Amino acid sequence: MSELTATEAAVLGLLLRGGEQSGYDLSKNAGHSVGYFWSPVQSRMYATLPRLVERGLAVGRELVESNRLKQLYRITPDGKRALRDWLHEPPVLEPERNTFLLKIFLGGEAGANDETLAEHVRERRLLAERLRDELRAIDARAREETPHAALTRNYGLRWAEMVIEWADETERTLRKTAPAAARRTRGA
Amino acid sequence: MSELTATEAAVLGLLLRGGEQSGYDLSKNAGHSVGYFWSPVQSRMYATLPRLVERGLAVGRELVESNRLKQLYRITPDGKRALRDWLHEPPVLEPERNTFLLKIFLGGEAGANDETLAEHVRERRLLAERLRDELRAIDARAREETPHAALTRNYGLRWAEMVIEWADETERTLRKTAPAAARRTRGA
DNA sequence: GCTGGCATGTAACAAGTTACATGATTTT
DNA sequence: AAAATCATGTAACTTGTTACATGCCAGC
Repeated sequence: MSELTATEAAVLGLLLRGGEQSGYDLSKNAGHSVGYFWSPVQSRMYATLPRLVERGLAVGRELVESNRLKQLYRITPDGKRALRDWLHEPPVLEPERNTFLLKIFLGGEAGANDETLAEHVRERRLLAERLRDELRAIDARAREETPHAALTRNYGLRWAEMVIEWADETERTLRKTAPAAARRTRGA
Repeated sequence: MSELTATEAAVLGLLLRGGEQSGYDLSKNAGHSVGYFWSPVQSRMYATLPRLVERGLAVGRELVESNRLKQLYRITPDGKRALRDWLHEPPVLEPERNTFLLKIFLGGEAGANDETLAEHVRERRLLAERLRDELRAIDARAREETPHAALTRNYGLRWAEMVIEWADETERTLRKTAPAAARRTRGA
């Protein structure tokens, strides 16, 4: 009956993990868990929570904390059921959407500067490295909740490693064709 | 001045490659090139093309072909310039968005059936295999336009391979914890 | 006294999705 | 004769993004 959108599922998932939380908390903490796969922006969060309450998937309660009004939300049994049902439905295939690769792909025919594209690749490599290190650090702490978090973390690690390798190869290829002068930008 | 959205860039990229084309053609052919990274749905295509014309990035012309009115579009020098400029800007980091991984991640705490999750993983493995084979086939034909297409294809290949490996490991882990009975569903 | 963080939202807009409307032509 | 494909769009709706408005409190 009550089909969830991915955003709603992500919010329910956050509620499931953290217990009673405010929209502000949820937005702030999303990054460390569900946020690796789906993080609604703050305004969407505030729009989603009351709708979950309307449908009985969450309950809210007001709290006055140091003279500030706070709305705290908690998932209901119905919410848990709806989330579980959603998990069991086969995931819909999202259309590919990757502006970064689009830029590389079109670079040749559009006559882009390969040196600039190589810089883009380098930037992405950096991001992948950062993610890899972050995930490794979490792995090291390793107080495991459920095996599932480790499974997706493993996905992230493999992804990061593959991006790094690809980036190295790609950067080399792009710089080979680009004029040598620009190489100095990279500086030692 | 005329900043492009990723959708506009994708459409311009398609025009760049195929020469003069109709909205219908563009939608249909997107899959084989730019579509790996960005494919606007048909309705968006029809909305985007006139706007590109308004801004002088493309020109349209009417053609009557077998009693049917057809709008043909072509990229202009301004369009090429705008696209090239867009390629040179550092790509914006898209927020992660992966419902599939979200489902696996939440599976543990939401009390999902691991056997069902394993099926999801299996499905994704299949998709990755299909992509891998498709890209390998293109590689084999290998009448290379620019090196750039090969670079992004290489990304796709590495990605597919990593997903396959991850899926194998993940499926095994999930089935290990799941009750043996369900294994029969996979049936030989 | 000012900055930054806490806290909740609204408004305006851009982008994407799905379904529908329309009608011709080509293929089976 | 029916089904598929060509061809162009509109309408309604959902998401997501960015910017803004408001005001309190804690620490420097």
